[in-house]
Amino acid sequence: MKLNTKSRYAVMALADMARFPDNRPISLRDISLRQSISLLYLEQIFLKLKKNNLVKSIRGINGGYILIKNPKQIKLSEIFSALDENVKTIGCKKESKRGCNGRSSKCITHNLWDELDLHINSFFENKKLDDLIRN
Amino acid sequence: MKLNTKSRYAVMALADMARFPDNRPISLRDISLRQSISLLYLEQIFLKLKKNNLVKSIRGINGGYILIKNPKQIKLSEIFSALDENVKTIGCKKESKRGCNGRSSKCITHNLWDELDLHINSFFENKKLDDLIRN
DNA sequence: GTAAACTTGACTATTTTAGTCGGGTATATA
DNA sequence: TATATACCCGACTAAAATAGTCAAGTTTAC
Repeated sequence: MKLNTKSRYAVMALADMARFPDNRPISLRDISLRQSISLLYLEQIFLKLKKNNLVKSIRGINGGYILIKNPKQIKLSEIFSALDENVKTIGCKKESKRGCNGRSSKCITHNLWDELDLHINSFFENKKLDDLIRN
Repeated sequence: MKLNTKSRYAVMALADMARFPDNRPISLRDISLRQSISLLYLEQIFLKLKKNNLVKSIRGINGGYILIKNPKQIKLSEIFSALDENVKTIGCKKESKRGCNGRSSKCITHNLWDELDLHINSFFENKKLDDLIRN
């Protein structure tokens, strides 16, 4: 079980931004240098963050990205869903309306994974970006 | 984020066994048929479960596997560790004693992932095999 | 006008996953 | 004692996911 790097880097990059309360644009180049994340990869990540209204962009020289919301209000769950990270740990191999694993009924572990999902999602629902930067 | 099939099938197979309180050996063939899991794959899984003392085996005709402990005592965390499933969601890319990501200090998200680990592990520590079969 | 910085889709090497395969060994029962 | 059933075990592999890179832009401050 693990989260992919896109999600982890997204959190890392946004936390980096959150440390600067003035809302001047922050360039990906700076984030890249500070956090040791590939610039090209960050670009990919920020496109998604932008599409999902977590950041806005300023083009041109001295441009960069700005957090749209206050870090106190940004849930980690929002970040993950922006990156299509399925925080669903996984249900069953072939889950349909009828059942699991090609069967006609729910498998014996079905409820377990549902319960785990709730457990993990509530963690990410309650954790805000701001929580990461006060250490 | 997801658990691999080996772990999921292991839980499924052991839960299947736990439904039969008499301790007669249960063949992988039966589990395979009941749970729609490949027999060859189950063999791989059960070798690990055996090495880690979760089940014992009876060879020969009418043989099979028997749960060593009472399902009320078998934590899901034991099952995962038997399969070397790293329930560690992931720390940092390159984590060393000195820091993360090739840096000399811990990264900004380091504590977050540690905390998440604790959260998930406590879920699996508290969940017993027996909990799955009373629905 | 030009350099810094965002925009976008396509591409790719590597790793992981989810198994299969082949060739065993042990033992209950006929 | 033959044999079928079931466990044992390492090696292999196709397919998918991951973790990026690349190329070719566009926008705007200075």
